[in-house]
Amino acid sequence: MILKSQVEWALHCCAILAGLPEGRYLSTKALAEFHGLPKEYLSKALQSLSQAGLVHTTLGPSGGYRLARSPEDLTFLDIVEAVEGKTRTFVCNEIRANNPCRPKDHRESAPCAIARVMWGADEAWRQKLRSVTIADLGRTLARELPQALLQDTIDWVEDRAG
Amino acid sequence: MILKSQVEWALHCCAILAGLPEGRYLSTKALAEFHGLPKEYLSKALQSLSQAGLVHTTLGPSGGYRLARSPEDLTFLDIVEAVEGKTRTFVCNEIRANNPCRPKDHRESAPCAIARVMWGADEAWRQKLRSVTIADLGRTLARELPQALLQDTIDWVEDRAG
DNA sequence: GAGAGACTACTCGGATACAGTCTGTCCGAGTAAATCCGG
DNA sequence: CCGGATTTACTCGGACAGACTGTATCCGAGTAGTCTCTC
Repeated sequence: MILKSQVEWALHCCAILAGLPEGRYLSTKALAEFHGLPKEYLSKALQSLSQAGLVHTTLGPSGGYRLARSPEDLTFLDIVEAVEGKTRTFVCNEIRANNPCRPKDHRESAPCAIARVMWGADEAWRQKLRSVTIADLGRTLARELPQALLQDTIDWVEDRAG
Repeated sequence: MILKSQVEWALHCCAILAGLPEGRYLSTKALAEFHGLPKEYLSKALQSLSQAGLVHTTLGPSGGYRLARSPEDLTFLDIVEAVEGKTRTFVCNEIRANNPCRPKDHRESAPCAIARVMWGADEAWRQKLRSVTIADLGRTLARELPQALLQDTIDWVEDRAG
C-alpha cells in the first residue's frame, strides 16, 4: 500500500504554485521541466487537482495553472485526496457475515469492530494531513533553504509565468 | 491506495485464534470455512503471519496455527505490517533534486519537507494501530456480540481445533 | 500386543494465470493570445 | 494604422500500451500423527 507518485508530484507543484505572483499562471510544461517529470503524465495529476477545485486553469498561450485558494487554506489532505481519492484505506467486506454459527435473522448493531479500529487509524492519518497547509510548507522551506536558491527559483518561475 | 483484503483476513483470523484453547491449533481449512474464504489464498496471508513470527504452526494432521504470543502483546500494527510490509506509505523520489536553479554542489541538509509531513502522518496511522491489541478487540467483541453467538463460535472452533 | 511401515491430513513453497491499477505516451478537440494580412 | 482572419501555444479528455501488483488456483515436497499389518 503505497501512495502513487502523482501525490508527490501534486504536492511539489502546489508548493511552486504557491510562490507564483498573484493572478499569473504557470504551464504544465514549466512544472514538468522544473521537476524533471514527463509532461503528459504530470498533466493527469494537475487535472485531478483541477477537478477537485484546488487549482484554477486558463487555456491558450500563457495559460496554465494557479492555486484556486489561499495557501493558508490549502491542506495536504486536500491535495492527497484530490489525487488519491477520498475512499478509506481499509474496506470492510463483512466477512463476519459468513460465520456459520450466526443465525440467519441476525442483524448487525454496529460496524465490524475490526473495521472501526482500522478506520480510526485512517482518520488519524487524515487528521495529520489536514493539520498542515501549503502555507506552512512554504514557511518551512523559506526557513531551511539557502536564500540564493530560493530567490533563483522564484525568478525562474516568474520568468515562465504567463 | 487501499490495503489488501489479506489484511482484513489476517485480522479476523487472529481474532479467532485468540479464542483458541491453550496449546491447540486451528487449520487453514477451518479458518477458510469459517470466514467463507478461498483456503489456498488465505494460506498466503497466514504464511505472512508465520514468517513475521506472530503465529506458530505445526505440520501434519491436527496441525494448523495458533498465536505465538499473548493477545495482550499482539497489536493491529503487527498484523498489518506482517501482511502489508513495513515500508512507509509515502516514498520520496527526491524530485527536488531536479530543480534547475540548484547549484551542482548543493548538499541536502534535511529530508524533503514534503516527505517529512507525509511520514509524520504515516507515523500517526501506525501509532494508532500500535495502540490496539487483539486482546482489546476480544473484549470489544465479548461486550457487543450476543452471548449465544459468542459461545457457539467458541464451540465451533474448539470442535475443529487439533 | 508391539513395532515397523504405509497412509493421511496438514503446512509450506513455487509456478502459473488473470484482472486491475499505475505509469507513461500519443493524439484530437477546444480555447485564447499573438501574429499576419488586407483595406 | 486598424480590424478581421490565421497561426500558435496551451489545456483537456480519451485511447492505448506496458509493467507491476493483488487475487486466486494448482501442485509437489516435507512433516507428523494415525492406521494397518506382521511377528
